[in-house]
Amino acid sequence: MVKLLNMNDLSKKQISKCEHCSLRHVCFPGGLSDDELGIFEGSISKVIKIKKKQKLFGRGDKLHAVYAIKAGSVKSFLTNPEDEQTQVLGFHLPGDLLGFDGFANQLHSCDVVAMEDSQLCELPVDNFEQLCEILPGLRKVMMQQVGNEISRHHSLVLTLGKMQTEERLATYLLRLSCYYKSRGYSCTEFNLPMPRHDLANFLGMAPETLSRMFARLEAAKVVTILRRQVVILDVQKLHDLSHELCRQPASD
Amino acid sequence: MVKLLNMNDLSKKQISKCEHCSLRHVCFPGGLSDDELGIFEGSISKVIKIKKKQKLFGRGDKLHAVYAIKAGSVKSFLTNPEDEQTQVLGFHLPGDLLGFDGFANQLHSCDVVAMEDSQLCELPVDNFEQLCEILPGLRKVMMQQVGNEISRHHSLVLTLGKMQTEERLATYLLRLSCYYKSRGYSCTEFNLPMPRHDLANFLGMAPETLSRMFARLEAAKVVTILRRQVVILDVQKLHDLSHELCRQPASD
DNA sequence: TAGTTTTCTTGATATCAATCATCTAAATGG
DNA sequence: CCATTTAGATGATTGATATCAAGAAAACTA
Repeated sequence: MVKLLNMNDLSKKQISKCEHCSLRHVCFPGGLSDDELGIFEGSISKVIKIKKKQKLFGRGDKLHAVYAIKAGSVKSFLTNPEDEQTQVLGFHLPGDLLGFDGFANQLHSCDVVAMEDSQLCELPVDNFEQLCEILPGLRKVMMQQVGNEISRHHSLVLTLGKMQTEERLATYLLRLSCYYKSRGYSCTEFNLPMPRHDLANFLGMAPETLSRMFARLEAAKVVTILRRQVVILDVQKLHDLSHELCRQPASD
Repeated sequence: MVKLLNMNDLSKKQISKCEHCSLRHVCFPGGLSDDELGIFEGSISKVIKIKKKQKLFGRGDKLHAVYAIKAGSVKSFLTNPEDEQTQVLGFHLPGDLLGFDGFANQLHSCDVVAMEDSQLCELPVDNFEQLCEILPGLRKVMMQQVGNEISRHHSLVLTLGKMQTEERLATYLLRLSCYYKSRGYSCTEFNLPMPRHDLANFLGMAPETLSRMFARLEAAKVVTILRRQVVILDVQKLHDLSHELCRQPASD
């Protein structure tokens, strides 16, 4: 069973240079030239570590940095103070960028907490704005970030607005599969980074319903699932169940 | 009954200077200094007009410009070629910016068509990128655009993922109300810019259900609705029905 | 290790919204 | 102007998913 890179897998000595980071091609540096990267690196203030369940930032906090996930996993969510209800907005894995939600008015609009012990690269916004002025590549990355954010948005609207529960789950499993493939891991065997409760919340269904949908996918021999361990048995069937637009079936 | 600004309300002669545009504070120019605005204006290639039901751009089209809506209204949507099903992604009104969906890979990822005869300011992307290099204010606007896009995203996830149909409608009516208020129109009497079919699609429900929810809101004396004409009778009640986070009740 | 808590699964029932069907009113086109 | 089409409303029924309830397995904890 393939496991996600986590803190314990990293060597003890701090690796902060982007050029040695395995995620450099999916993170900010991916869009930068070598010269630009040199300047960029100097502005990452530090690699920070947060423990499981620890908060990275909360709704209303002043925006002071953007983050790139180096190892581990975090979730973002909204909480309604009135009724304690929460809505999970997304799960974020190594290579993902965080903190742009604060760009509208300099205040974060959601909470972010670690789902496991994690490491993040912190880039103070002041540095960031200066860097955008001098690094054309970084501006390009930001533009792409805008575009990707909108595409994800579209995808999610489709998922929540049109799809039935089974389709939503199938779609999400394929999305995770694609993520792992893009990071060099197996796209047919992987672990869910989140508990059922959070995944059900994110997918807009009751945990009981999620459980039933997993059972249904198993009965149809599409996947096997044991706790958080997922094995995709039939990618094509999974793709048929998910009617998402514009996503090619994953292959190992 | 207050009506939205539409093509016929505009004087016949072309008004292309941003400084004379009533939307300058909500559009790109809002974040620019006077000097910057001068440079910016020179790069808007033209004001284009599109007829009702005419397409502005389609999924897969090469990104060649971003747009600001000057008058009228448009909708964006995804269409599944397999089953002809569509998902409305959003409705866009004067002051809104369009076209950022193509920033990820230089191809538009959705279709945009006019819901009525409309006018848009077109800003070619080549110019745009150059402008971002020399205008700090434009970069700031872009950052805010990123932030706003994410906030809207969060709001929609909440709407589609957690809310019941009545809540969704109440939430959308409040959002429209806020929009009209921000543009200087009445926030208690306005027209829906879209037919029931499209609104139901956007809100993730059947048109029949939308109809019933309108009827329910009328029965509760929260609004009156005749065709597309909406009058909000009780903002507080509407706000109570909508459990959306962080949106204060509109007041006239 | 045993006890406790948490997470997950499964079954029975209730509820909300989709669908199907019909009808009315408004817009459109000759 | 009337004929036709389109948009919207309303009722009856079905179906999908939430909720309620209980139990099993795993993960903590003392």
